[in-house]
Amino acid sequence: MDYTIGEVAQLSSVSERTLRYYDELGLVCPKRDRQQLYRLYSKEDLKRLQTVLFYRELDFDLATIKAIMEDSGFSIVQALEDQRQRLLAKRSRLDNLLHTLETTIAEQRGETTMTDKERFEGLKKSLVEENEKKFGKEIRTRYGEETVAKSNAQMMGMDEKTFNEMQELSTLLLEKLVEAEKSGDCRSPLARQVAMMHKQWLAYTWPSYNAEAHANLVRMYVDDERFNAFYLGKAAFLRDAVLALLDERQA
Amino acid sequence: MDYTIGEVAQLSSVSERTLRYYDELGLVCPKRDRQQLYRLYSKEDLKRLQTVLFYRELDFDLATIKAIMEDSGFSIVQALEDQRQRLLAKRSRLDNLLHTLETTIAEQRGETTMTDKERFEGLKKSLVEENEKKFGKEIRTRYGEETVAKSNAQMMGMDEKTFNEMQELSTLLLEKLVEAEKSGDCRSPLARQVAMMHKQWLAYTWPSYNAEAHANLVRMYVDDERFNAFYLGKAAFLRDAVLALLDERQA
DNA sequence: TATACACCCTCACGTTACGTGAGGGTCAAG
DNA sequence: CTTGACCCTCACGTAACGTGAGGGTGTATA
Repeated sequence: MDYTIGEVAQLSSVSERTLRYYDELGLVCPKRDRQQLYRLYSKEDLKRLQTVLFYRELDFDLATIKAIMEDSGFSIVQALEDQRQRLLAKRSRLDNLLHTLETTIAEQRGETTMTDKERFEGLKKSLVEENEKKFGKEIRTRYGEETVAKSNAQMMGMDEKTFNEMQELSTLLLEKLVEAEKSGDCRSPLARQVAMMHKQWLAYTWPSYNAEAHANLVRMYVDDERFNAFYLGKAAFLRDAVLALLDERQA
Repeated sequence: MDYTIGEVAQLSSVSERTLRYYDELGLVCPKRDRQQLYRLYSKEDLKRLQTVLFYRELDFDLATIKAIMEDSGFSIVQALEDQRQRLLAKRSRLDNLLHTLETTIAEQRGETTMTDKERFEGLKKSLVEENEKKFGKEIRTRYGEETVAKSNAQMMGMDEKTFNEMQELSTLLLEKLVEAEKSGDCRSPLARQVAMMHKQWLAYTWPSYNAEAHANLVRMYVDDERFNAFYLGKAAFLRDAVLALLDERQA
């Protein structure tokens, strides 16, 4: 039993305009009535729409949602589990935000004080959310959803201390990269150190290390201007340093 | 001790572009360094920014946030309490959404079944959110934040049964309105019935009834095309019917 | 003194995800 | 036949920024 677009809009509270837009984007594509060209949505279309809406609720952009759902390894069950973890994380963040708000109320009553930093606790996006926003779609097309989901799950479980360590390592890595690149020698001891630091950095988010994935990753950095920018325009040098390290490991 | 825009951006994780945009909009307006024209944010500016960010987190559009904070009755304490209620409601909705998602996972495992309607439970915006999105700014400029906040609090606490009754009354009211307007007599028994139904409808969301507010409300409907559209282009008739009822009450 | 760097300024084009008509077609009921 | 319900495509507009382009001030260093 199929539904017309108006019926689906009513059922789901998604506007007709939005449903047409999702059709146009290839997100949820109903078949068409032969005569009038009306869109006719099946049960499967409704399930697919639900998945889209869950991802939308989690602030994924539509291009990324599309990439996820087109991944060769995509399965509804896995998506649902992924979404569940994210919703739990979102709930956690909301609790944190409530805490900040309640502290602010107490501050107004003169019952406590807040630092300027504490004032914005919970109002920031998490690292995972920032990454998804910047790089989500491209990473998925290269590595597939399964790897990304596992990586994100690991990051979501990260405590503040580990997170800070990771940030510090990242900062130091960038400093060393700039320094090592000056020599132009991707096999120098400093360059080697940079490559090893990069590997260590990956350990924070990868479930397990894989040399081939590492090599592919640094190659991707060179191809994508945003990653190159993150590595201060020195993605090519980082690639060479990492590849040199990996060659050495295999020799 | 003042902060530069870069420092605030770092502290709050709000981009410099966003901070400049909020200055331009009149949301958070720092003083300027006399020489360089740098923006200098005070402690009070930070508090104000926090309030903006809480409202943003609650999906308020910036124009509405501005209207709220410019209201003559605005106070930070009240805003924080309002925001707290909303965050709790948002958390509730998130729980509801989690439940839907977990039911969907169980469905996938063949452990349960879902209706097409249930599939979208928790993914819809609440009545309050819809109202804020459509009418929030204008209502505030007319009635002040206090009245609106109380009305919204009442709606947020409304259970599904009451909500459905309210919807049914609304539907019936519109039908009767169309019918009564055909006679052109705003003092007919049917017109009177419509006016009383409208009053009853208001009782669902108003903490207490006030004839003057009712009169002002129906006058506003005529002035604002969106409300007029909601009342099927018959806002003027509704106004006259309500004013007739209120005259009769005072006679 | 000149240069480089850090940080800030304004201006303006572009993006995403729709909202809102304009103009038009099909089908069923009166 | 007319009207109303529902759907179609097309296209302009909106909100909230993101992303440079182009430029100025102050400080540290060679």
